[in-house]
Amino acid sequence: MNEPVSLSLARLRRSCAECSLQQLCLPTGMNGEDIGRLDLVARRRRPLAKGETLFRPGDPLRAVYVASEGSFKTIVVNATGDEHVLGFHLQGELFGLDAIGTGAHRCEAIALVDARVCELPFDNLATIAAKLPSLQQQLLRVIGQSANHDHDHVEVLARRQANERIAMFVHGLSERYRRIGRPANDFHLPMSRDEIARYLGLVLETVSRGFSRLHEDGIIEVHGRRICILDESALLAAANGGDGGETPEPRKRSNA
Amino acid sequence: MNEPVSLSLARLRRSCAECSLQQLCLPTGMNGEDIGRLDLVARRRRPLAKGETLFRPGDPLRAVYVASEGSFKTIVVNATGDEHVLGFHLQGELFGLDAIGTGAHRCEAIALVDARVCELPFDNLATIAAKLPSLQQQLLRVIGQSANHDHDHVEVLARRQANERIAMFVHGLSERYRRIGRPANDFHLPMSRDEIARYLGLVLETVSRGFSRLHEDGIIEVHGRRICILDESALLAAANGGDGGETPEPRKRSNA
DNA sequence: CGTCGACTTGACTAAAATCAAACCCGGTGG
DNA sequence: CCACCGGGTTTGATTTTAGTCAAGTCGACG
Repeated sequence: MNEPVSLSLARLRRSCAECSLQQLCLPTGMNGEDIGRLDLVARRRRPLAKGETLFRPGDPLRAVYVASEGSFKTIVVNATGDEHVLGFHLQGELFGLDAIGTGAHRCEAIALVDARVCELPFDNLATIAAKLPSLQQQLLRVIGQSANHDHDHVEVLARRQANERIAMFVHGLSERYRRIGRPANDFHLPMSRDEIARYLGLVLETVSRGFSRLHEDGIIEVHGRRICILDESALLAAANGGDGGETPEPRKRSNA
Repeated sequence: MNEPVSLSLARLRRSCAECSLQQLCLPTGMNGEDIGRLDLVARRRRPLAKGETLFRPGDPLRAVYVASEGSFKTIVVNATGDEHVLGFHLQGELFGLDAIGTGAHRCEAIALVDARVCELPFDNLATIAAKLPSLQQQLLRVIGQSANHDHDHVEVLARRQANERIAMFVHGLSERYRRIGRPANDFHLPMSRDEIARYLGLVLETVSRGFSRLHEDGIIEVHGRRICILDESALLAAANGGDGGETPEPRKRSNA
């Protein structure tokens, strides 16, 4: 608590670099004093085994999380026991914001592989954000970005064909791997076909056929969960309806 | 500026009551001083004609809005000119939060009928929220609720059959009308079949058939955009797959 | 080497989109 | 007053898409 700010700062920078949460931990224009205060946000790492649950619906909002190692899925299970995947969270990505509205989580977060999270206790975060405009700004930005993701997800589910959804999914993952400094054209999927299907609103057979189709078309190489992207622009084209058949006269804006 | 707090307070209470934004303007436990500060959030009303645009993609985040009269839709138009409806915003409901992530709006907001909005300039809001924990709390809560709506929307689009989506939509609207003190079992839809379809990820014919089906089953009365709910519990049942055919063995949770 | 789970592939079916035609209703103008 | 638009809506017939059911195949691991 009484350590000099410089020390905290150095420690924070190191651990945040590992943790990849540049968005929140190392906001631009944050000065030493501010970072010193950020130190008050207790941070500890917790390991989880593959399949282990980090939080479940109804759990009170204690913290938001960053996948510091490994990856996670967030799911909702409806009354009929049917599971839907809301999102996948790769290394360095923030999740757990869903509880902000009600104070309790609405979905369940599960480790896809052996993993590790960095916790940011939310009450500390909120308290400090109140004193620290730049952090408040960052917090709102991060929340907003997560909402943007949801909007994109909605748009995909509402309008895109199965093969487009799959191409978009692969392309999107590729971009995210690039962002965290991993090979963007050769990676391993941390999730099953079934989980991809439940994320894209399809069934697993359709996802499998989609991958096969992309393979046949020479766009990607598939060996189980190992994906190599051979033709990035063709992938992007496929994601926008550019497969085999010609664009079938898109539905125009309503004029109600 | 130098008016006694009590006056501001009275004025605010009156205008907020009209505006129905209880969530943000009249948060529980806000004292007189706090409300006095809230007064600094400039608020003015703006009328819009049916079909008029309030903000469009790329517009900088200036304010968040409450539909103080009439209703709105928010849409995104993709590269092919295809329109998707992200949400409908009835009287008293807050919208425009989509710009928080990037500082610029990503969607377009259009008045469905002649309408009026209450603007809450965002920088003021953020500044004051920083000084006023209870408002910060409310702001986060409202944002979170909007994210929750998106999650629900995603789940509907991913998993529900056309008829279920339509029943859920009608039921959801009914609840929202109840909340704002309007008849919940007899109301007028402010949007066209086409707009409903674009919200639910269907085509207008499918929506029309869905309404007809609910009518045939004696669950609702339909005359164009006028809807009467005859059997609320049957509507809820239809929204959960309880129509004609028996539940076809729901897809269980993945065990990957 | 055999087993199990994840994945792929094929044949068939159900659901919703598409195409196309009528219908209803409020508004306009003869 | 009534005929005639025209948009939004309903309804029908047909096609397309993805889901379902059912075998297989592949690969990891004991």
